[in-house]
Amino acid sequence: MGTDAAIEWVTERVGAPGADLGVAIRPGVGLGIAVADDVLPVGTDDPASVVAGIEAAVAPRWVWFDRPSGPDPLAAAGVRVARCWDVLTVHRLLHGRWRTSVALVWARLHDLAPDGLPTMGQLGLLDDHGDGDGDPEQPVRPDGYLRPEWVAGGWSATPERLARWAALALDAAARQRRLLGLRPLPERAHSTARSESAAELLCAELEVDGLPIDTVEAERLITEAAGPRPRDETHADELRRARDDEVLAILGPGRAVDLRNPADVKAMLRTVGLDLPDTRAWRLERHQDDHPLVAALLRWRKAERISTTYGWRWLDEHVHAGRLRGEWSSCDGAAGRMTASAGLHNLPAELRPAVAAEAGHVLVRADLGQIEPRVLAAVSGDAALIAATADDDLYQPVATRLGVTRDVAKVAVLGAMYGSTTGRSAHALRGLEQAYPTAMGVLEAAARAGAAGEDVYTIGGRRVRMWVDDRSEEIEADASLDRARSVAAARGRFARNALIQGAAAELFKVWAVTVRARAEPLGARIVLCLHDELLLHVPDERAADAVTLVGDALDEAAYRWSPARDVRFVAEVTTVRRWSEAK
DNA sequence: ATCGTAGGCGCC
DNA sequence: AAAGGGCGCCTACGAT
Repeated sequence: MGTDAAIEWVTERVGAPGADLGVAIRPGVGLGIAVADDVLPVGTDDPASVVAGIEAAVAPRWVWFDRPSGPDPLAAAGVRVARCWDVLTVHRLLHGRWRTSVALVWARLHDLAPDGLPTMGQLGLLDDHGDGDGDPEQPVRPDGYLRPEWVAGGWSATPERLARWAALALDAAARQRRLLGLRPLPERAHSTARSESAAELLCAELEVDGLPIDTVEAERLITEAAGPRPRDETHADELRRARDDEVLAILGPGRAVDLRNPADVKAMLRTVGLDLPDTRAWRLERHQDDHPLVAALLRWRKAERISTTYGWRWLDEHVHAGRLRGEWSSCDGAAGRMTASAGLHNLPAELRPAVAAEAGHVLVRADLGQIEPRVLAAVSGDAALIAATADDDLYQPVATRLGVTRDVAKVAVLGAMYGSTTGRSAHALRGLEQAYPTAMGVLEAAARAGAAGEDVYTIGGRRVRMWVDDRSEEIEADASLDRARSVAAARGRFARNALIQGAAAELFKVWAVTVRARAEPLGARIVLCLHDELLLHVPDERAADAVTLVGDALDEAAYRWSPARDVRFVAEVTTVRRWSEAK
């Protein structure tokens, strides 16, 4: 079966763009395609080109179980499909938590007990071979579970298996659609499933493309912060000791303190008259003037952070040919924010000048302004807070309404969303409850549910699980009422925040995937997603177009996502050569 | 030896 | 201003 024949086969069966098309891909083997009750195995060395052809012809919604680990074959081949349905991603939306598997998802969709999941057995010899298991060429066992040998990789052994696997993904997606229509999920959960799936496409591309890095500048900055590149292990030890000695010298000779051991550091601080509950930086900062040791320790920590986490090893491991690459996930296991490894989400400010556009390109940086309070206005529908979003600076009208300064208003609003209970914001919180009862009521209700151990749902329908694990049950059963209260309070804060953080993540992803789609014709690529910030790598001559596009995409995303029509979202968009130039 | 946890800190 | 929610990643340490 050649590429053209496969395209024709699909075109005959797929009518409208966006219609479901099951697919399973294995480079070197081929791909399997599934439409309703029909499957097509395609043996080919180059499955990506078949996908590209079908995409151009009918633009289906590609349905698959998950994204393979490692470089995504489509993204690596430069095939940018528009739509997909990622079964594992939708599962995470429906059930919360991150850890899952194709076998588990299948079992749950078929009402099979998760703890009855069959295992491969050692070397696959013990299980999965008896006659009771049925035909080994069929992916589903007579008892309804997926065949472990298939789950472990057998699904991609032949084009025929790929085709059967694609049919299963199609079936799983149909079952998920039914679940998405059930209470307590909102109607918009269907569209959340689609945007969250599209975010997986973006993640695959972010992994393959990487973030452009000026390696020379990166080396200069690392040298500045952590010293020269060590020649060998011995040299590295010397440099380490030299760093330590700058702090230890202040203590005087003969004092052996392990600066990497917090208990040791605590004891060291006690000898100079500082008895602190812990040695965290924000606590130490208050005592900078009490003893020169404190300032030296803080300086040491900063240098140590760069050299251990973002130093030479980090550079060698994650930056290749001018690109920083890490693994991307479209959602975490909590409220659903994107995650990234390799320092992509926590690169220290000092190193950000190294993030630079390549020759002939610029970076377009777009930052959502005050996203969380605006999202709170949207999800609660609080008319007064919605009115405040009309202002470029939302905190200003809030401050006026409460009769407090802008700073106090900001702390109070953030405190309400994070569950802060003490300090100056506590008083202003009363004012917020008076002025914005609907918004505060929504947060309060979430906190109560969370404290009681009940799951909550984001506006987009993501289930946020409250962790009621063995340990917290143990603590609750414990006689210590204080501990039980503090666990409940922590759950309350988590739920309160997850409602906002999760909703903001949903809006952000709708924005990001909209930009992804619209930016393609410009030759522009998203190279970084950072919770409320997008970084695009854009050919020089399309910079102005990209700036316009990003703003328009936010309006489009807000329209599609926002449950309240009048909430205003704003983005600051700048064109720069280096990431650090913005702001 | 290998694993999970805690303290710590980078970013949002 | 206070020290809250999330993540990844480092080290040391205690359990297995």
